[in-house]
Amino acid sequence: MVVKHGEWRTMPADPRKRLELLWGSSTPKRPGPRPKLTVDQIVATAIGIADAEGIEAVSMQRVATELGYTTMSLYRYVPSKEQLVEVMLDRAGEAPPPPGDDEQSWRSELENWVDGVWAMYLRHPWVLQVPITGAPSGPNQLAWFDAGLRPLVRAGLRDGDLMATILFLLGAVQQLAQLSVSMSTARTEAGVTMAETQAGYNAILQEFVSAERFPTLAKLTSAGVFAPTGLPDEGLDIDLKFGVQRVLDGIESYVQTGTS
Amino acid sequence: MVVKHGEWRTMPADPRKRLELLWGSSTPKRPGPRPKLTVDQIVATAIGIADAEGIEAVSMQRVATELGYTTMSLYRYVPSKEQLVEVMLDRAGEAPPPPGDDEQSWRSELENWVDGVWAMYLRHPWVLQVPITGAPSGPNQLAWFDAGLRPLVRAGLRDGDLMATILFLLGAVQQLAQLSVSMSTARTEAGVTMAETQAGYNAILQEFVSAERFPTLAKLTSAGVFAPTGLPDEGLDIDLKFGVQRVLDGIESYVQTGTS
DNA sequence: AGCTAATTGTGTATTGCCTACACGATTGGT
DNA sequence: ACCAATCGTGTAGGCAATACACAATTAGCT
Repeated sequence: MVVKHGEWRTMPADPRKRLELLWGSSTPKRPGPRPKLTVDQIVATAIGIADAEGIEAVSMQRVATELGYTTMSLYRYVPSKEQLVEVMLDRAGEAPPPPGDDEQSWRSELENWVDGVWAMYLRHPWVLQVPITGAPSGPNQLAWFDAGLRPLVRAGLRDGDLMATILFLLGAVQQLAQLSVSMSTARTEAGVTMAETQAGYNAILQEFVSAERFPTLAKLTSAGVFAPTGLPDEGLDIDLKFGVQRVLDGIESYVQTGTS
Repeated sequence: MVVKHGEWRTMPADPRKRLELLWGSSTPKRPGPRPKLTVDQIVATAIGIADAEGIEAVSMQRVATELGYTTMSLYRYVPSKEQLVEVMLDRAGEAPPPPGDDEQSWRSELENWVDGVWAMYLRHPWVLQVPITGAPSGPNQLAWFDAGLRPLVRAGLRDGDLMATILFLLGAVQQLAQLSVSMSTARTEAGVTMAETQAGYNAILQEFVSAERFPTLAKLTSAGVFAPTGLPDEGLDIDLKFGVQRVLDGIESYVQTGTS
């Protein structure tokens, strides 16, 4: 249906099939040899490779070889690499921790949720490198969503504001995690220490950030905000926590006053 | 220096070269034929393709053909595709609107900044699909940074909190824009209207979201939060505005009370 | 003016990737 | 026992990034 430059493109995947793949469907008995592989095996192997060597190391050949089969055999289970990745994304999200008791405040429950999401992205950094294809529809994705919505409901947010808030929070976490991971891997690949990286970045800023062109940034640079801190980690999680606290404060006052 | 599975990988790019490419450096007179192309031409062409057909349509061949040159000729100007994309990212960020007068409040200045970032991402959706490689170091990226920091300084935030806040906000904007764009393009590719997409998503949720597994989500679904609204646009920008307001409120109270 | 050496655009070739297609082997249902 | 669907595989096509060598070009020095 979709034509690009006169050439045929693969049809957009049948949404029904996509969901079957994501949620796993019971296949009725059919003739033919029994499958020796499973989608789960393939996905697990692919995730293993991605965890260890990054998403760019995941190719159909590589996954198949790792499993001891031919490249094409995978296509009996997965219609395309794109859809394999889609399933990988959901599976990598594991399951969020169980709801837990209602004893803790909604604030700390949400803080834990954020920490959980953050930790998950650090466990599977490649997840952040995969371009988003649409609204989340896998079971684990939805589970995380659900887990995040719960404390917000307890906080007293209205139905219409729930999605906005959770998407906003999730977005901030994802982007900060992505930045953190990318800086970390860039550092590792260059074989440089944290202090050196920061020093290098600081030097860049010193060189190019003139006070006329970037007044505020220049002030910060000379104030030493980007100077090497000596901390072992880059501490973007601290930045995240700060932002989350502001949001939580904002929600609290919003619920109390009811003002937009 | 970096070996993967016994094979050589390309050396991490010399940071000096990367910056020269990003900031543009004056080349001293050298022997040899005069270059007929410029980096700017190449980048502009590549951005044009990306704007029109998405980042996946940008290949060295494609860019070269568009310019009327051979594929390999581009490598005289750009060391690798990766670095070409890096420059594209910065150039696509254009320049943020000038600081403007100090008459408006820091809140509305920051709101405008958010709107500006949002609009930029909708103009160049492919920017969000490119995996981040490190901390921003291009001139336009830094300019946006600077523009966002200014109102925060006026708000009274401490130096150490400035970066955290702007990164947090930027992250949320980026991720929401990415989601918005991806839903929009997915819809276009499928040739479906907005209402149909939403109806489809609603149906998915109806089918798979059981109250036992996703209690909160199920409640929202049956409350009709995901039901087709009939709005022409998906309205994620409204969700964004809500989140931004909460953050601004949070910042305000933080500055006033000084509590963490 | 002539020589040298660097630089440009190009052609060729390598490697790796995704995936369409056809073929023989396998197996459930009738 | 047969039929037809399904499995794993081999082959092959198309595209992408990029290393390398070669001829043409040109600035600066003699």
